[in-house]
Amino acid sequence: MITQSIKVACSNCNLRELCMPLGLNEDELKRLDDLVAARRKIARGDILYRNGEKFSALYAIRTGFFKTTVAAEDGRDQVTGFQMAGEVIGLDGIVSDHHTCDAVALEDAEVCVMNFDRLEDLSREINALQRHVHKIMSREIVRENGVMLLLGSMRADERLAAFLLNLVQRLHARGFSQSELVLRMTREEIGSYLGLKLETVSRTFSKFVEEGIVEVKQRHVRILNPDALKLIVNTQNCQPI
Amino acid sequence: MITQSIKVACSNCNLRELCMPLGLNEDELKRLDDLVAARRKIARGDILYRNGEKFSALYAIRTGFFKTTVAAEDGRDQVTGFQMAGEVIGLDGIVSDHHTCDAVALEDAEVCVMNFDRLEDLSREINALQRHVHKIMSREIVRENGVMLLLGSMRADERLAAFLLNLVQRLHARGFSQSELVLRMTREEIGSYLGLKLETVSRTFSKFVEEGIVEVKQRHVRILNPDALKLIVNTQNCQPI
DNA sequence: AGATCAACTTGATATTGATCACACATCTCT
DNA sequence: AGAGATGTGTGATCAATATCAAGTTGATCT
Repeated sequence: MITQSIKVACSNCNLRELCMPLGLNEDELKRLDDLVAARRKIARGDILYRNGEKFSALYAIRTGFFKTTVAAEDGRDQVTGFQMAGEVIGLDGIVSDHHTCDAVALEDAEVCVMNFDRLEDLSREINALQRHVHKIMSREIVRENGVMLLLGSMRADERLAAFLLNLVQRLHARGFSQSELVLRMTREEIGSYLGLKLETVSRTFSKFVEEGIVEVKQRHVRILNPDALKLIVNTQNCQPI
Repeated sequence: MITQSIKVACSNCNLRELCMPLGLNEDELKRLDDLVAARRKIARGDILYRNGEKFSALYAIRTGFFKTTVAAEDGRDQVTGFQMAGEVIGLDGIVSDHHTCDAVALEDAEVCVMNFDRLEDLSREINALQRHVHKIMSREIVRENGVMLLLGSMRADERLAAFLLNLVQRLHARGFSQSELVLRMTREEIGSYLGLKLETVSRTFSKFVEEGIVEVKQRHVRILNPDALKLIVNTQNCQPI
């Protein structure tokens, strides 16, 4: 485990508004800085934490891109999410004191390690932080509800359209283009997340290309017609009355 | 909204160990009693809270059985969970101050209304309560991870087997039989939860009956061979080496 | 008891996405 | 630059589940 002792403060981090509450005063910000005891670099392909490992901290992603996966007893696994800068991972470990999924870096990454005991201490003292922790967890619950809707009732093209829109929306919130993106994951990983096989993902991309909705060059995707994607997500199963 | 002002205390509730932390002292227990300001009865088919509604409280189920559903913009909806006595619902509302799913009583129910602001206040003072709230939310995240695995990579019979095992395990933890259960939901609701059509659920039940794994009389299910169900969940896709 | 309605079961057929197979592209390493 | 590994695209076929369509059971009401 490589940890950096060079302390970089939340108080002057440009991602603060993504992973930390707004409206803290001087004093509170200073105490927040102490929370992030260390940074940790994770090389592409390496694992930040894995299923069964003791839980001790949440991780705020500073740079890079992760996937989380859960495994069935028989070895199958399922991607449960893709996480990018400003997002907090590790929440699965709280309930049983052990992680229940793997977090794998899909590109070289750096995370802020937030010791959870200290986070609990601090959030008893800073109301905004307490509320923030609750919101982060609730947000994850709501996100997963959305994925359940996707997996339970959408067809392949709807799933992929929803996936692309979600990715590009999150990237845009971080200052990237709303029409261009570079996928950090393979077709197989996309498929796992969406409950599809990689061939189906590939075919669906090709279909979108044929229809002029997107341009795809390997992992580079340009969205030409976002409205078409939205239409695919929202109107697939609507019966004419 | 029917609320009962007859105060019934957590301190002598037989479900306390399910929805509240253990090991509280006398004083803490007394303060907990104040948290549950009211009980509320919900008749079968009625809605406890609905998508878009202002969030103000979490609900601990005292009696009865609920489903939660999320809706897509085009009207499709998806059951995201079935909840029973001792479980806490409403967590989805925290992030945006508004609920993002509907909670519907599948049988006459009674819930304890826990004002969330007061819960936050109290959990700043009682460490065990704070930890407990975190665990409840984390548990929900982990549960949803499991459902994602189910929806994304299991086949119809595996899904139904996993569903039955999960239900009966939770019922058993509440003192009910580990082999017999009464389903509170329709085949359609089961199907929605499992990402299947009601006909597929029905056929899969029939298949289990033929194989002697369960007995089914409408909503009454008796599990004759739980190991067979476990085997179905765990070994379906194992390739012979 | 009969009528009515909702939920359930089952059969026949259609469709979607999985599987299998293989060619091709890209990346990585030396 | 070349070789191997990894990832991607696409065709042919298959299997699982959806869809459509009755018929059946059970609950509720009068």
